[in-house]
Amino acid sequence: MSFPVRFRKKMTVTTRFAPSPTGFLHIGGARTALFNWLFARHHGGRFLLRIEDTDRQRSTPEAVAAIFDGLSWLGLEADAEPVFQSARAARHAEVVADLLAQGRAYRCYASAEELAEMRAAQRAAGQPQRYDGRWRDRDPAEAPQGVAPAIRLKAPQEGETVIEDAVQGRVTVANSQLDDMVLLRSDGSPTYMLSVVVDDHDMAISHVIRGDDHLTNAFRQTQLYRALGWEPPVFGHIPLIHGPDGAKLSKRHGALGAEAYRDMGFLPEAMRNYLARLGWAHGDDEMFTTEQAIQWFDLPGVGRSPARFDMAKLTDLNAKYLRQGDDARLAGLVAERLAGEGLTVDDPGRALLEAAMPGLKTRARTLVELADSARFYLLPRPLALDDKAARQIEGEGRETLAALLSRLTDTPTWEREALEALTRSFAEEQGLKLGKAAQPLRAALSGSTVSPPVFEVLELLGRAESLGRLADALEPSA
RNA sequence: GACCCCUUCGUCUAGUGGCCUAGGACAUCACCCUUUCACGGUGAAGACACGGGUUCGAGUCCCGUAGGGGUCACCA
Repeated sequence: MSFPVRFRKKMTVTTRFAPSPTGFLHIGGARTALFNWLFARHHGGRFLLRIEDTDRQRSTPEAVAAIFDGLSWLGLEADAEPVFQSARAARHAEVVADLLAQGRAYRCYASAEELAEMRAAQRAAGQPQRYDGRWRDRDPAEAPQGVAPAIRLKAPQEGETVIEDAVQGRVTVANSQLDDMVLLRSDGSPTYMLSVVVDDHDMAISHVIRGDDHLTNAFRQTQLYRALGWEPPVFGHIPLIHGPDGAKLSKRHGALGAEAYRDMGFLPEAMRNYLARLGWAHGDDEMFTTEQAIQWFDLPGVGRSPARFDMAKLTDLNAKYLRQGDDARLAGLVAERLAGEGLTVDDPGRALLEAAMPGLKTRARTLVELADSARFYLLPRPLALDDKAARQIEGEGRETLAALLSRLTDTPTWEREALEALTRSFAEEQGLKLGKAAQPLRAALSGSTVSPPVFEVLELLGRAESLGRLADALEPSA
């Protein structure tokens, strides 16, 4: 399972995304996955997935499913079946047995209470809290009876550990700052520190790109790699994403699952573009295709400072993607949403949506807004008018509308330019500004004072439906 | 507290010693376009955290200060 260093170095770039399935795929994780995916694609390498489910208590199948869903929505497919870390416990233990045999690890019989006392004493003395190595050189013969030991790494105590981080640069820490970490718990289960190292090695991961909350872990992991005689991967610790207030992302602002963004009406390509620009830049380019991102993405372009998640910018980007989106696809997505709220869209309805899309998509920033603004096209008569719209059809507006209705009824051509010309000349002879005629029309047709251009609406709705809606609006009871 | 990292407009960022009287994007404001709302167009306001160095010259290099973040488990 392990490869000699000289061979591994020649192997292609391999990255991985390794979430622990304790919740949804949050936005920070999504960006980490994106960066790993882009990096692998850029270098013609492989992108793998590993589920770190060694915490049996907190890991759930639902979370695993949510993570897979989120990744596939974002289009970040892995190049191989995901690895489940929990299935590899035997291999992890085997590695530790070797370490033990070589004297690079040792058994520690200290109890949890004992360690807690030790830390309390250190804290009281104002000393840094770390394992004091009490079993490091102790004679195993002194081991207490009937106590299962944890296995700790015999880490170097002098010198320093250096990481040449592809994002952070060279980072150095004195070995005296690090203690002897636990590799195997007293129940024989592997710790995270051990598992990542063994799995990354066995999966031939060449580049570990992850949040910089793991930077300090990288020192310990490097020590483990050395003890094992393995070459560490290249690390790239990317800065975390913060909420709008500069604090760690919390549930209140951005730490929602990918599916929450989907529900809010964001397009996956907009999400990908936005996430890519968070902490990474290619000059002044703001909007780019995934192909361009793959071509341009590399670690030197990643910044070192944390970025804040900005809904407004995401929303704006999404609006731009909506505007250039394919009409048939958008019509489909809108139909899906409308169906979700009980408004079934038949084939003619779908065609109407698609035809109306150019006029609708420029007025929406999310699919939610798009669906909201499209709904009136499909609603059955009589339409309910909102308050502002109803006011357009009172008094003067009502008279104007009635007069206009008879003109419309008589017109031979039902086509937007002709309808506009008709309405313009009508307004002119009545001595009205065009808006005075257009607004009541819009209100009756759409039930609102805001809509795509009225003459476009008139044309798309068709003669019968339009005339019907106008008549409905003039009903005294309405 | 210890260790590590970070610091350019409100936000995301460009910037790798002279091209910077610091550029773009989002947000904000104004105007134009206009049948509503948008789109679009034009313009405005808005930043190199602070203090010392190094250098002919510093946003760019070094040191310090301040602020922010991360990590300090037999969690991952």
